[in-house]
Amino acid sequence: MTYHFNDIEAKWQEYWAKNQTFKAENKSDKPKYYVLDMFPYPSGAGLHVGHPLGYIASDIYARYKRHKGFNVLHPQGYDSFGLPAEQYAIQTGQHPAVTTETNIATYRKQLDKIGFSFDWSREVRTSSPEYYKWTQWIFIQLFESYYCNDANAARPISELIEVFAAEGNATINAACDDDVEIFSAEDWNNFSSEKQQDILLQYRLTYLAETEVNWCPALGTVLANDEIVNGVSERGGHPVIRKKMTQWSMRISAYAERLLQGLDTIDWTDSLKESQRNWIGKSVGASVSFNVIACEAKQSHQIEVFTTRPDTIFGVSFMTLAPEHDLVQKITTPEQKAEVDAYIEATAKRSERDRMADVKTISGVFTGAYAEHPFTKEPVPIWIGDYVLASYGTGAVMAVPCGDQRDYDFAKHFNIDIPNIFEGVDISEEAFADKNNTIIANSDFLNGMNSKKATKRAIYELEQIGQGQGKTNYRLRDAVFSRQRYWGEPFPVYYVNGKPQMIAEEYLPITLPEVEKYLPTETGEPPLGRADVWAWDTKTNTVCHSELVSESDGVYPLELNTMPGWAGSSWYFFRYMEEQAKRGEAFATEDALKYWENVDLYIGGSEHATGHLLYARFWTKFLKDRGFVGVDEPFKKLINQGMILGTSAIVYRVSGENKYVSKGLKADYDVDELRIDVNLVNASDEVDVEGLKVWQPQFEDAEFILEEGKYIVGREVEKMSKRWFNVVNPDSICEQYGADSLRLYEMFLGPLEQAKPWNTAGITGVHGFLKKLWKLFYDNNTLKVTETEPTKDNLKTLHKTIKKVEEDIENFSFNTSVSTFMIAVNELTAQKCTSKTILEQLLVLISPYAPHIAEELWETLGNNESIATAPFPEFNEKHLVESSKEYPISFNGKMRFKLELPLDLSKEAIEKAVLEHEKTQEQLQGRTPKKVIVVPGKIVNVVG
RNA sequence: GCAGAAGUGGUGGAAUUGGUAGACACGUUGGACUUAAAAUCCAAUGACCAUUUGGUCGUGCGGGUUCAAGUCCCGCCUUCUGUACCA
Repeated sequence: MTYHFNDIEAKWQEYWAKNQTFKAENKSDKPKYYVLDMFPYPSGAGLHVGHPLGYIASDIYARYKRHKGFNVLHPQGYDSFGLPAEQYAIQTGQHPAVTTETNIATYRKQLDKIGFSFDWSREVRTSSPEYYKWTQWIFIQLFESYYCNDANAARPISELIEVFAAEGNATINAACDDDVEIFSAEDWNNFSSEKQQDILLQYRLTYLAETEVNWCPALGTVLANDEIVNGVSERGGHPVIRKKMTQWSMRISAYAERLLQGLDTIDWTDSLKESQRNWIGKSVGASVSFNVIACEAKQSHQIEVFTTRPDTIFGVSFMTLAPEHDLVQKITTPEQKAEVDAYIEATAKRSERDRMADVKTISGVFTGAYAEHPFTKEPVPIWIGDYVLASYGTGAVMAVPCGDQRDYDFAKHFNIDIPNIFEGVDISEEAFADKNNTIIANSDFLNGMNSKKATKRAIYELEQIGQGQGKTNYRLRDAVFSRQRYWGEPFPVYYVNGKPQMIAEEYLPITLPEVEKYLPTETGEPPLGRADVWAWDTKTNTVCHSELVSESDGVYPLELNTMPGWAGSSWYFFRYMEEQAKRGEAFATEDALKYWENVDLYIGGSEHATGHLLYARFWTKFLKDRGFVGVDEPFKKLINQGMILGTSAIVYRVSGENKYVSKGLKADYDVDELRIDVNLVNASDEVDVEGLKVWQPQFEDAEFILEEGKYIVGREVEKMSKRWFNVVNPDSICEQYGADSLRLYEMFLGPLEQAKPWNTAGITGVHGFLKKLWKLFYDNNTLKVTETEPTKDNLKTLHKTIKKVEEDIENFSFNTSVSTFMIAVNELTAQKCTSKTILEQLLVLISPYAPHIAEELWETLGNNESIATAPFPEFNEKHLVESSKEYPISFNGKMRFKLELPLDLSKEAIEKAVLEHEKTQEQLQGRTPKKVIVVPGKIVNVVG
């Protein structure tokens, strides 16, 4: 029997599918363990060898946990709404559902070939109506909730309405918009229904609001920041402007503090937690209001600012507003109006990213207005400048040039005063921002204090005069939840008099309507504006023809936006907990949620640090608040896998000629570098020239200048991508070497978290290992395993391996266990081990990594049940006990020779044995050692 | 600028608490088997010198602690990743 991996792998993949070997049970006596991979988007390009890296790691862990006696949930599914399918639909007219279906089929086929132990009975797809019904349901729950700061949790909006009706909103401590007006119970009860709805919208956890977005008029859509380059759209180069649009938003900012605190309770990498902390961006300081000095007939205004340095308030010499600030129009003097308007127009043309990237250019305009310093009552000039961002804090700053470099630069540029309020500090060259070594001066009641004390006192004094208070600010902004796209979840929302209404739960899901084109309408509405059947009939509670919209008939327009990509991925991990049969009842039943709790191990890329991973935590906390789930955090432990990079192959074309020179000869020519398909190059960097000639027409008639009869390519490590022709496909690897080889090799490449280049050449090493493993069992065609008693050496090798592999898996150090297996097989081969006891246990150790070969040989040994749940071998220390040790003997720290000594020897006896040894005398050459360090069981070091 | 991670042979990488640096592979070289190739097996393989036994240098760079440093401390350099006028 030879190792026919293709047959073996196909056989076991079929067996697992047929016997549902990896189906998780929702009722079990075993402890539970939930292993999850980050949700894949099924792209048309399919998988390359980089994608399965994390899946292999999580699969090894899941299989290991089954051997350890756990009931393991290891599901997989598809984040199947998304842009690429829609872009493709726009170009070809094909329905995104069709291309998505095809892509999923390809994806599944590729995944199946690698032998993952997924429980496919629990698959989910975000784009299927039975799934997005519950995404819509969660959206409604968010709409029906507000965030109570006293309870520090989300509460039903009905509770808020009760309070409004009984005592107004003055006593309410809730997360809400900044501009909520104060009203009494009487006011509330007299408000019109529309007015009440508007007010509630200012408290709801998902709300409609005017938001600044990047609008591209030519494309008729909102663009994300990364779709804009140098102020124009990435596609087509059309101008982009900043525009206010009414959009659904998620009040994630209400959860800022809990999202921050929760990080301390979860086992994630420091870098990831740090990313989230930065993103949340907590800063503690004060809010201060400055009165604008009323000039002429103008009414009085106040400017609210946030500052982390209230201790420097006497250093204020001007104020700066963001150009978009509401007050700008109101306070600008007639003389300055033209200049201010021109400046605002110029900044509106630049995207926020552009403004942020360009830090060096200082620009701004004086508004002509002045504010009054709260303590000195001195006039403070008010400027506008684009270094102040409208989206952070209040969009206005009190500028303290002596203590902040940006304010300093601005003041220098426009010749504004820079008063010094720090004792003994020179500010002639730059601002002094060191908070910890500051003594405040020239500051009235703050003189002589350090920063901490002065901050406290300043806040106290501001409170006394009613012009400020201590405040904590977060950088985290509410998340825009509307997309002007077709291929996403429709909102379960219709509009009566422009006010959003939720569709009742029993009529969900609201399914995506058909459209004849996937583009925005001529009037700039999102693609759903093209749907003929897209209105809500409140009498029949059905979606009906859009032409029927009529208030008197109770037929209303439906929302035209769809939800963003992160909607479906923010709760999918809960859906997997529920078995297919019960998924109609709820997003997951209470029993299922109670049993599985949350994800024990989550593996995926770090690119989701501030997107998916933050939103999923937000929704989980919300669902917990409202009693729908029992856990506060979705992912207990998270590991980021590193990227697998491609090794591009480069050929050298002689400039201006159709002639290519081999790498070793390129120095003699003036050459251009061109990348060619890596699949045309062998392990020794030699090109298959004939293959190259048919690959692309430009090579067909080309002349190749060889070295020693070969064309050698150059190599470059870069991202695996179609445009570099360096993509390696897992299917071809499986065909050539088998899935077990692929799995082992991906792990063998290096530490999981680290980025590393792929080089197919090295796979022969692990493939050879599998063949050697096979040969431990088979001698040509005869099974050579016997019932013989294991030898001492056999047991030593086995138990050493058990110990190491178990430690490695627990530490996610999968690369080192592959080496350990190689060592074990090499040793057992050398020992001519045929003992069934030993080899059987070895198979269980290897089976998480190379499950197909393990199953096959396990069956060969007479087992009728799958190896998947065979107990993991028990490590026994006694097999590793040694009686002697080969001591390294060093002289002044350098190892010179080795000496075998019994382990029970005393320190003195070891020292004596070493010093008596002839080689020691040789080393010392007559000198007397000053000192001899003996570490029993480890090392001897002779000093002198 | 800030934050995080990492720098070890020709290559991927080991060295878990300071204790034999380079495990395990790839590649390369030589050999066995073969008409030949593939496959397989054996040997060598950090650099330099001597080539017999050995010696010197070596974990990004410069210092330090220690009997002993890839590992700990101080100061730099480089690369990657994230983030960026956050008041």
